[in-house]
Amino acid sequence: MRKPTLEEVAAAAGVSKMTASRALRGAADVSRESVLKVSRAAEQLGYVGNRLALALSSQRTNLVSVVVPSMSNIVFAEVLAGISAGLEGSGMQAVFGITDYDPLKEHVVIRDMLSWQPAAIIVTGLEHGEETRRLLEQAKIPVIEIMDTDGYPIEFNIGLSHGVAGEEMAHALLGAGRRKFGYVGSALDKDLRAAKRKLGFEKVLKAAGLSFIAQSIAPEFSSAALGKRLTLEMLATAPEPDCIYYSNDDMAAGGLFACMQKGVAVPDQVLIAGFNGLELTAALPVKIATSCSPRRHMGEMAARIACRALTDERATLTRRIVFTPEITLGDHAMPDKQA
Amino acid sequence: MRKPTLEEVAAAAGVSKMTASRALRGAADVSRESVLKVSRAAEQLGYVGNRLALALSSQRTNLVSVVVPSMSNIVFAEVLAGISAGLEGSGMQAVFGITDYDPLKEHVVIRDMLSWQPAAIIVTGLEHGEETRRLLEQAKIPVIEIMDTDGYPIEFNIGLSHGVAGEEMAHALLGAGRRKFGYVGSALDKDLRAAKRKLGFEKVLKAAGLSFIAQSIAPEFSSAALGKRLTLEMLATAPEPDCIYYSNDDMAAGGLFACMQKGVAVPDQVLIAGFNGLELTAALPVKIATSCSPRRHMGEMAARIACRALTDERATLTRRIVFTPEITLGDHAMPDKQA
DNA sequence: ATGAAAGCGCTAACAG
DNA sequence: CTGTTAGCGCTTTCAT
Repeated sequence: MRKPTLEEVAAAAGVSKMTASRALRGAADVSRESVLKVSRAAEQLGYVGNRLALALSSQRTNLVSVVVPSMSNIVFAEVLAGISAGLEGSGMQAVFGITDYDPLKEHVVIRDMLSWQPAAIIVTGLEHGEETRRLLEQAKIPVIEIMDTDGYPIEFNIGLSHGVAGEEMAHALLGAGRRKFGYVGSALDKDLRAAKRKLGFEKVLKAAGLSFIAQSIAPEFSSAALGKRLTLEMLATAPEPDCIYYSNDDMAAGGLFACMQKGVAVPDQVLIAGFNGLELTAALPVKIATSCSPRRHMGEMAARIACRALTDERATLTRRIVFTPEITLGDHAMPDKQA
Repeated sequence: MRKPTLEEVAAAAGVSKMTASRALRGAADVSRESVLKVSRAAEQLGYVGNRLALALSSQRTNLVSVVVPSMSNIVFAEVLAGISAGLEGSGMQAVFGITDYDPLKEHVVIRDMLSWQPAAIIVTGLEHGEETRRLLEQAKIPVIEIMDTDGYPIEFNIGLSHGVAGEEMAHALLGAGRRKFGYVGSALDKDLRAAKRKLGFEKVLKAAGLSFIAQSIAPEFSSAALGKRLTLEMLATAPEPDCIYYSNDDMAAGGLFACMQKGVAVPDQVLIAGFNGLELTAALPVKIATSCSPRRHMGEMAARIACRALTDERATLTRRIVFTPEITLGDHAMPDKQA
């Protein structure tokens, strides 16, 4: 026995397919009686509508495709949670795809997503292969690029400038009196946004006649364990920096643990700065410096734009929203008061 | 101009719809020439197949629905990453839904997922509403319940016994010489697995003639910040425990930070134990005790079972896989050597 | 190796 | 308020 179809529900209720369809969708022009008969029949048969047929027939889906580079990074999970929450109540459904930071995989994933005829698509970052970009342009649905604003968006763009984030952090740290900067990062060839932050940071250092006196960069993905390892390495070899800029908070937290273990005073001896403003940083024994990225909020906003682009005039919506990450020096603000 | 259909590609290539269909799917019985003409036409028109039509027509999808309670918890993100990886190369596509630990939402989410006619469904935990359970049973697709094995599965079940995990941890901590136990947890009404661990733990304490001498439980979801706050509260009020069992590693990490801040020696004065074996714990200044849950692996395995249940004889597959979480006392193992 | 016909389960657009 | 007629874009099945 197959799964019951609308036709079978209709038959059981003694009405036509159309009446059943209308009744189940809560259409206005259906008699109370029909609604009752139909919903009872549906209930009784355990009827679950077939969205494939619905979508094909009505030529529209409630799908919002979301493409992110990774899932093992809490940051993207939070963005997804934001999108999911932002879609709540709209009747839209998020569908997620993961690229593993691989442009080729991104192409395949986006193609696969588009084949489901989503109503809108949200992708991470502004860098896509040429063909991938064409795919998105030709899809004729709202395209929302999130997280980054340093580049040329296809249509809608919500994020922050990582170049500027790096610059501002450099300014703040210089303002806090630091001069001997180290850099600890990972997978910069894949994490383009981390690379942009580093570039912005270096730009400001250069303008101040400075540059990183030590760098430790690994090809693996970021993690507290990696940040700890690289920091231990850096601390073991002269010259010792008075401030280390990390590719993100995971790495920075590891750096903090490394310092604690080596008896290096934080922030007196070494100031530690990350990026994201992870929830974890609020709990650390020493509050490190960080720029808070509104990642959940970005997700919610992207979701909202996706919905609005389908109802309101898509052309009148703001096409670019740039967040300014708030910098906090945490406990590090105290030793050398600034401003 | 709408998006090109197979028919248009076929026309452009000068063949019939069917030949085009076969050519694009790489069927055997198509002439080299046709394949060439069709693929060129498809390329040129920017053709992207319509999976809705494909699925409706062929009566099958490549969808594997996945339902998890939360996304802001790294644990589930890792499970999803595992599922995604496990599906890689199978042609299957994961679709994620989030329940926010709400049984009503779970029902809606599962219903929505099923309406897309997935080939299989993976859900978290064994506790579902009666109607939800019926929905899953009547779906006639492989149902895989993950994370937990303490209960009655619908079909396939992959996970670990959280009750036993709690018991084992209690044994280990007793073995390490601890006697004055505190408990710090959160959202136990929602996180049923954490509640099961606590029950298991308490059972063993009771058998040893003990019980928690202090408990601090908050309704919010777990986080390092919360673990820190609750621990500070607990440390501020007598009696002081010599060991605190946390609902998970996030909370435990916060507990460690609280101790560090208060100058409480860990583990000499207070031993800290969590659950999950998060990557973070490897980097902490002091390695806390924890049970390592193979969450990514569970995801991969669930994905593999989903695939196999579609190809092999579904009835012959192992229906239950129980992982044994490995307990590590970390740096805490040293002070009182055991076994 | 290719094509024609039928139909997947549903809704849009018209009738009544 | 209800029903009928046509598809949506693809694959399946059966011819050729």
